[in-house]
Amino acid sequence: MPELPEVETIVRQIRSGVEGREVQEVTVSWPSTVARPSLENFRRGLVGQVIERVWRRGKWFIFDLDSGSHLVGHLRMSGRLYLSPFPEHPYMRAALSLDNGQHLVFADVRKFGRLILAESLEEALPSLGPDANTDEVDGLWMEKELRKRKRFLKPLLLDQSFLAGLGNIYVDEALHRAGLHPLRKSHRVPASKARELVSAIKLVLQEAIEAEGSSFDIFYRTPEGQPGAFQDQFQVYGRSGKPCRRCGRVVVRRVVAQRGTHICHGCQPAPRPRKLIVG
DNA sequence: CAAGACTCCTGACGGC
DNA sequence: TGCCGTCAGGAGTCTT
Repeated sequence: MPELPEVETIVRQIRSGVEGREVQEVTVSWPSTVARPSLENFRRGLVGQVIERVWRRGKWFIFDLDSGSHLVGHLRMSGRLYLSPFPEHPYMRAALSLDNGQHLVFADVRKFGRLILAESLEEALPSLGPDANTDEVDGLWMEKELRKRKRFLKPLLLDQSFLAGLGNIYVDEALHRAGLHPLRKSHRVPASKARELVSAIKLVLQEAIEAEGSSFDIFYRTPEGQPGAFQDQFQVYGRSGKPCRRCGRVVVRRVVAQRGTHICHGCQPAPRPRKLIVG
């Protein structure tokens, strides 16, 4: 599933072909891809607009339009976004035809991906947390924010209103590198470990961006159609039953918060169960 | 506030 | 060989 590094890779790749271009035509072949507004207003708000800037926040890609509105989108599980001379793809759900003859194709096998056109980012992405790959997120920030909540680390790090950009893969990888068990409670993580967690998150993200993302299954490809390379550097994700690359202990898979979760009990000691003290 | 259930979808995969 | 049931998974929404 595309996470922050995969979206970053896509944004970098399409940026030069999209910025400064005018949208001439909008094609939507799976209507529920457009979350809002109505299909009619979606088209009306896009045709004739110049795309001024392409960027991303968390896993969302964002196109700033000259009207001041924003086209934002999420690839979810199986979405792809790329430029093509043809507005065609077996799983194409929507496409923007540009004034340079190129078509920005949004393809998505599982149809979970979404596009939103909104007048402000606040309206498009309410309650999206800070991007995991910015300086705003540092050791102090993590220490403070973890202490505010009493949640398991895994679902908390997956929560995009807490921190934007991490998905199942990079949460497992970051927790492993920080030596933190997914079921540790956020408020019980010591300050030193909070700082280690931030370092681990940033390291994993930057390494993955350098490798142009991960291709853990058939879906994700770089914009040139090549698989990413970062999956070769996974320490625990998808390695259940295999030895941990750091300590050699067998990696275990269990379900945490409805997500397949990969844990090395050598590197990530289970939280000590709290005893109920009576009397 | 926290956390689980449910929903949307389809290809992959296991079983027979 | 081929059919069929089961499953994964991001995020919004609803329920406990």
